[in-house]
Amino acid sequence: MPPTSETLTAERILEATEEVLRRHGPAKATVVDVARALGVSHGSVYRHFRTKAALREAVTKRWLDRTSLRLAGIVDAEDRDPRQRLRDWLAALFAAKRHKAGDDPELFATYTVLTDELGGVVFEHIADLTGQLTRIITAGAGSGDFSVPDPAAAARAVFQATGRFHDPCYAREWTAPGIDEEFTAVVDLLVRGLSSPSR
Amino acid sequence: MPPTSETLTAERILEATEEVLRRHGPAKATVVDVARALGVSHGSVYRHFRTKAALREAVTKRWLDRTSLRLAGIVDAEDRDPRQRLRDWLAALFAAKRHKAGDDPELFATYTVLTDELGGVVFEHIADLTGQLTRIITAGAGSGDFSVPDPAAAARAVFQATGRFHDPCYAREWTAPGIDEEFTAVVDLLVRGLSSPSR
DNA sequence: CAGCTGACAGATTTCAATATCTGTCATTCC
DNA sequence: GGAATGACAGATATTGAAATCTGTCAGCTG
Repeated sequence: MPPTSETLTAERILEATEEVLRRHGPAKATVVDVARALGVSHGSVYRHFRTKAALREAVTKRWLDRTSLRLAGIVDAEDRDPRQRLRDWLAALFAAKRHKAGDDPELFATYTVLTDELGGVVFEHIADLTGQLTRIITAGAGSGDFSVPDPAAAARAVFQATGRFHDPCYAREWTAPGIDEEFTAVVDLLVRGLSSPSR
Repeated sequence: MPPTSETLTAERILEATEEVLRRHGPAKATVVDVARALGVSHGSVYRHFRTKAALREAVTKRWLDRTSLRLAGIVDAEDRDPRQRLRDWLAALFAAKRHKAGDDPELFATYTVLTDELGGVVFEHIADLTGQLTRIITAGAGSGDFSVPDPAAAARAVFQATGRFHDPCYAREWTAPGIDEEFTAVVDLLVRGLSSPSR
């Protein structure tokens, strides 16, 4: 909180921004506040981020990327069979989102507001995640575990069909009793669909 | 719009309420406005609906029930095979929601606001719809088209997995290009999952 | 001279005064 | 006497004046 007299970097600004967001919510996350938290004038922040929107975008991207990175590990665990890898990946996605929503609901709500201001960043994040899914499904198609003509299309379908377990608009239902059974039921159905041998 | 001097009934109040909502949106839908539209004093409205919330609830229920009713026809079309009936039903649900959202976006937005104020009414509506789905899936299980141990659980899974195509929180994506292909991909996957013979 | 500052114009947000609404009920009307 | 009214108290929403914020830039500072 004291104006650490290191040089002002984009990274330090992003850290301060996240801290301000955590404390005050999305409405109060003004550029002036961020500058105040860093002990600099707001003009300096504009040297690193052209607009307030760019700053919000960068901090949101950082937040989303942390999730992508966690999941990337599962994609490459090539010792497990693709069916199990798919289940693991989806379960990890659900767990990650649920944690973010549960541990710091304020910050999660904040980012939920930010994400639906910022179409582009979210679009890329989803493309990233469905890309990971595509790799798992392609592996399964190669090994004969899955029978799908178009792994990328299948990946999008799986991602969309599990939206209830990762889309922020359902966050308030993630603590409902029975949600884990619902998750398992949906995933089972999808895995069976992907595995089904007949065309 | 003149104060039709018929007696004041709950039904007439609901009609007027929907009209006011359509014209002014959810914020401006005051009891006073509804009364004004009917040419009566607002005290009279309170004779039929104990609170403003009860009025909003009743008008919302009416709106949701119109959708349920349309779909009920498909459930009982027992001449078609269950797989096709399931596809038809899901397509009809998507079409119905998409129409409501597209034809009168104002009114749809209004009801979207109302529905997430009113948990209970929506819960019942969803129970009604998954009930219809359960009947189709049960029929399919009986005929051997579907292999599911618990049709009701499968119905909930199918309903949740298709949320992207009926949940209002996705309404803005219903006009995106490629949405029909996405719908077909998800439904195909689910139908294959339900049909899969292995355990 | 590269990085920072702070004053500024125009846009946005806050806040308190004002107006409107909700829900009740004693009274009026047919 | 059953249905409707309209005045009322407390809660909620609207409004516009004042405060704050965004984004720029000429000038300071090291």
